Amino acid sequence: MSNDSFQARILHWYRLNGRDLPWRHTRDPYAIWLSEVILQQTRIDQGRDYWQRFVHRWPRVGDLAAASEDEVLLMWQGLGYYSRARNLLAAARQVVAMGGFPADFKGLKALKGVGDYTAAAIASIAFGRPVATVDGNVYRVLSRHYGIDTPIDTTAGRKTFAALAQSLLPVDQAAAFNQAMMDFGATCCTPRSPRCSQCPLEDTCEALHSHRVDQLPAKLKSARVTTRYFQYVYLRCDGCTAIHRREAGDIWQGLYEPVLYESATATAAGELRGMPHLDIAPGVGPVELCHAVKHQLTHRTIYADFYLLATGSRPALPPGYFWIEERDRDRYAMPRLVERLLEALP
DNA sequence: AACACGGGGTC
DNA sequence: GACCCAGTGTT
Repeated sequence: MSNDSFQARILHWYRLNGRDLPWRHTRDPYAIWLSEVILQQTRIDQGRDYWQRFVHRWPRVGDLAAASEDEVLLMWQGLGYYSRARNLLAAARQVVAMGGFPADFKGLKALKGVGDYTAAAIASIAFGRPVATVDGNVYRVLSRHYGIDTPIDTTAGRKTFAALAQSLLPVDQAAAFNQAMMDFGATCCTPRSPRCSQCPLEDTCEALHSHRVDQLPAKLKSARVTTRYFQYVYLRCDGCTAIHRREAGDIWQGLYEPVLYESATATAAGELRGMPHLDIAPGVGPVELCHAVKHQLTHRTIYADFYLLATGSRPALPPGYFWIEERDRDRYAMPRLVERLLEALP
């Protein structure tokens, strides 16, 4: 049995194995906040370049606050969970209105898109406040090391692990400890195939001793996947095409896409529904099926058919749609699915 | 408490 | 195919 405390061993491990990440070279709360929001439910490898582009394009919070929502969404394109981008802009404007970043947990949590985790991360890393972060890594490390099988997706679980993390936090090394826990969970105490044989906490790990490593952390419910059927019609008329901005209350709010028809059931390839709404004159041109894809999201499967309709004159558009030059398509943030479909365009 | 919200990596 | 990722907001 080691004589060193859990905290001492985690911190020691971190000094030797901590990751060198670009946002760790600054104490600027703006840069740190940006990294934390980008990394919500997002792997570092996926988010790193986005962070670089954001700080380069908008070096200070005031620069971001002056941007438009379309600009921010365009920069966010491809990252997913687009409410983060909209809340990011709203929070930047909150910060400017307040005259700077709040320096404590409570003030930070009042910012749009900043919840318990992100508020604790910024408070500790940028301001040295003694607040423990609890993310997916922390749940995993603590549930295993202390052999706690309370499901993490329950109120009781969240409360238990938050209290435990807080009780372990060395108040004068909050930033290092929080980041150590996350790095340790991400690279040693991994979800599958953890590196237990090289683990500095092996001798005190409850889960290892009771052979429950692969059962922890416990979770109650698995996400259920539902299916949707999309049919996109890409209009082409004299170098222009028609798109619209997706509204609130559904996936991809604020992003743009071509004319969309959705069906509740599967459609046979080439069986385009919804054309009557487009009010196309007979014989204006052949509708060509360009592409059909299955787009898999975490809790959604989308089957999408992509049609090209070239016309000599502009048909009337459904409400909300407008014409743009085809060459200006990349000025509009679009879902990955749509980007993929557009690549199949002749 | 339950659900919605993306996209990509890994085994 | 299942699970997970530096989670948050709404109902």
